[in-house]
Amino acid sequence: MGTAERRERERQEMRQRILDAARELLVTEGYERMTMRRIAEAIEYTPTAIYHHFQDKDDVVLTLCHQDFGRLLEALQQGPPPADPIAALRALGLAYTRFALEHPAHYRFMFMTAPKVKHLLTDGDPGYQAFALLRQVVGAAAERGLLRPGSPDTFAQVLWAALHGAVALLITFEADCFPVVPPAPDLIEQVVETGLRGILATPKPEPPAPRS
Amino acid sequence: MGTAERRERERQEMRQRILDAARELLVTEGYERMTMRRIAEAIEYTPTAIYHHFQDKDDVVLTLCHQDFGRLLEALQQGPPPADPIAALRALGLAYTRFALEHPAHYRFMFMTAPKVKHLLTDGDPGYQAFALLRQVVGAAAERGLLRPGSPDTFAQVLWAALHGAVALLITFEADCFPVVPPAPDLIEQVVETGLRGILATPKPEPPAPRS
DNA sequence: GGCCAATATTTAACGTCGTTAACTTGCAGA
DNA sequence: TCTGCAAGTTAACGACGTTAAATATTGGCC
Repeated sequence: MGTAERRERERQEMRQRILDAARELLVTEGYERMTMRRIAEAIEYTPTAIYHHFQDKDDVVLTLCHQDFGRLLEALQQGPPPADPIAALRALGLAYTRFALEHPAHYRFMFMTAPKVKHLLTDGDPGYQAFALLRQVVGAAAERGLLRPGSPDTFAQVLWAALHGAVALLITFEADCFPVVPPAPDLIEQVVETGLRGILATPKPEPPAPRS
Repeated sequence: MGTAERRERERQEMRQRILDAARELLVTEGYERMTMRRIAEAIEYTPTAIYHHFQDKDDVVLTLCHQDFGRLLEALQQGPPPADPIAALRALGLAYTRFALEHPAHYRFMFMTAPKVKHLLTDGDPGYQAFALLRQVVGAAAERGLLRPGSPDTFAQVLWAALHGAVALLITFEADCFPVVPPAPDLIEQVVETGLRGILATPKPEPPAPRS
């Protein structure tokens, strides 16, 4: 009776073996050199075997990214409830950029290459959920009158764009290829601070009108 | 006598014919589908002929990008001298993003793919010059005490990161692939304004100490 | 135990790509 | 006229993602 379950389990193990080999190659060599043939060689199978578990190469990479981004998202979501929304935004930005710089190939595939698959759109997508989280924290800050007038959705997108720009440049250009004036962590911090400063209400101590 | 010159001229014409065919393919089909074989077909030559004029595919694309970015840079540099540095920064940002969105494939190759060739580093590179221009205008703003304390070089890089992030996201994701809350031009404008706001001195009307 | 069907895996191949070596052709200079 | 270089072509290599067809493996059923 348990045979069907065992078969399914073995199938999942095979899937995971493929994903692990793919991750290793993706992380160490990048997307282009992560080859179906080399994945197969690593797990001692034939390239075509992979196609019985994944539709194509991008399906492999996308599954991988979802798995690994999912871990980031869990870490973000089970953080402390945002007592201070501004501090929460800062922490969110730093966690996001940190993950991106630690997983450049993942990040590149998810956010820097034209998506053949329309990810990001569905609610289950970790990228979508991460942005939803950002939007939510920005909304909380707005509700407390901490932000200048404007749409929280737009603010969230502006913040995301700034973070993305910084990590994208750092991922794309080697340190010796462009004069990154401050070292990477300082640049990131400056981007976060500048983005927040651009969003915050003017530091006048009297908030205009507490709503509701 | 003039034969050497004629040969050289014909050589340059051939080079330009290759570049034009390559540009057409790059713009309409993207980097991946811009193929040496298809370039050759377009100009009615054999693929190998191209290698007598360019080292490899990336040499073709890089030359193309330098040509076309060069035009942007000329436009930027011969703009009016920056009476108001802040207005100049705004104009610079809008021109940069406009060019990027009008030449997505160029932009992607120059700033979103790992450079096998170490461009950006040399002074002659248009990308480098564009950044130098940005840095210069930021420096002018700083000298007039318009900015909050901090390194102008860092500010320039923060601004660049924000602009880059916005256009990179817009280039990567189709409009229907992610909920871009404001339409693209408004998002760009918000990014520029937010970046400036994050850089400016607090809007108190009395500047602390006019220097010199 | 022995057949059947489904599932897992491999073999072989297709068409594409960037690139290179070796060959042919045409033409300027001595 | 001969020589030599440069432009261009032919043919091929090795790699890639992917597919169709053949083969091995395995569990369910009589």
